[in-house]
Amino acid sequence: MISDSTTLLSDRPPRERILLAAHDLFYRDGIRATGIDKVIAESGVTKVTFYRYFPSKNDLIRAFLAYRHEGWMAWFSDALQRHGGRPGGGLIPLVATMEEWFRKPIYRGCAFINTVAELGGVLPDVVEICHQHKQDMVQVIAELLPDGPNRQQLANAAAVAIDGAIVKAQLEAQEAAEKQSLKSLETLLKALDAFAELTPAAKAADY
Amino acid sequence: MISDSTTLLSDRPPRERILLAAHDLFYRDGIRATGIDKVIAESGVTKVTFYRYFPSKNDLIRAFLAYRHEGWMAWFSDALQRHGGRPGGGLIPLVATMEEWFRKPIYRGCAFINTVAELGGVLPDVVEICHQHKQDMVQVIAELLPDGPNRQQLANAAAVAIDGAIVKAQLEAQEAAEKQSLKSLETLLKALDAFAELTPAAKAADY
DNA sequence: CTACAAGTAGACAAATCTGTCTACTCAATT
DNA sequence: AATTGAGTAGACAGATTTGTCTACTTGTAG
Repeated sequence: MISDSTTLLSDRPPRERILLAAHDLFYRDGIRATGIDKVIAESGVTKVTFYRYFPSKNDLIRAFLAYRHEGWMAWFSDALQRHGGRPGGGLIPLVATMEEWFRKPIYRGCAFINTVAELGGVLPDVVEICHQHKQDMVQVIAELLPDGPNRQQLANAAAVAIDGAIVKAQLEAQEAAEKQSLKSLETLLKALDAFAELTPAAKAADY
Repeated sequence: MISDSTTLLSDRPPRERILLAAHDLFYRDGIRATGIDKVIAESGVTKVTFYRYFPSKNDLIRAFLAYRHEGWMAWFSDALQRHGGRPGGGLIPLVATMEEWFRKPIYRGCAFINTVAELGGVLPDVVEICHQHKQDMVQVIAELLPDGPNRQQLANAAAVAIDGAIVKAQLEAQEAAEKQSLKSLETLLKALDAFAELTPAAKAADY
């Protein structure tokens, strides 16, 4: 989902090594909990090199979010297809897609939600970046739904259900094989799919 | 929702003043972004007094979460009733309840979700505290639903929808009068209510 | 009146964090 | 062969953070 491991980490260009290290540390421990020095040590570059590419920590944070966005969206589209998602085919493949994510050993929720939670009150532009990320996610979801006047609205609702499930999965014990979050997500998406199958015109009046 | 303003802030016992100040700062700016010194300055006590009540910042964090839990749950139950929530009466009053919250000028999402996002990777016990908070929320929601074998499951799903809406509202521009998050939440809850009205036995088999 | 518990005011220590600076190495290009 | 750009290694500055310590004041209970 993030790194393609065709080359050794140590052979890669410094900027990428820094970004890789920052990604892992920021995602796992949080951004403020991660000092620049730790990123530098982990990526195996020196301070001069680091500050050549990222003049300040805030620059690194923004680059981290862009990097994560690209990687996650690519994984999301791919996983959705692998789990049977196709245009107009309904929302249910989202459940298996999320399950694949939630079960990763390093899962700790959505990096964007986490970043807004951590820095949104103090670094307001991350809120807009995160909002953009979520809107891109909604567009991918919308393609699963049949065309019609309430497609965007249903895609938005599905995205809300997914964000709720992401957060719930973050709270459930790592070991819990039976993730309640997935059951809840399935319930919500089935209910939405049932709505979408009604004649679009009839539903559009209400929602 | 949090403070009953019968007495002046400056007259209140030190522990409460500290907790009040910590709450406002932690919620608005984040926990790691808020230094102990700022809490001390804002609450108008001294370091000795502060450390008498809270031997470490982590103790303050835990106390903050307990304080927030109590205050928020009381507000939630009350607001739900004021907006027409009653036992078995359905989930729709949750929309107006959330709207009341989302429109508060100081709204910055759920303090528990935010805290887990910020500290969950480094202070694991906050994850359990947050999980407990959400389970208490689910119990309040469950009372809105008709009794039946799938009541807990539907209440869980409704809670997931709410958490998703909480996060989405956090990303939407403060000024946006038309909160998309509320429309999405309404769509999801109406779909769930439609499910709940079917004979419980018939639905229980599937979910 | 006195003893004590709890508060004020603020200096201080130790660690940590971001960011800068110097001095050196190495490889590629001209 | 000389120059230059990018990297290494690591000291250092300045701010900030958590937490401790000393010295003084005040209200209350015995």
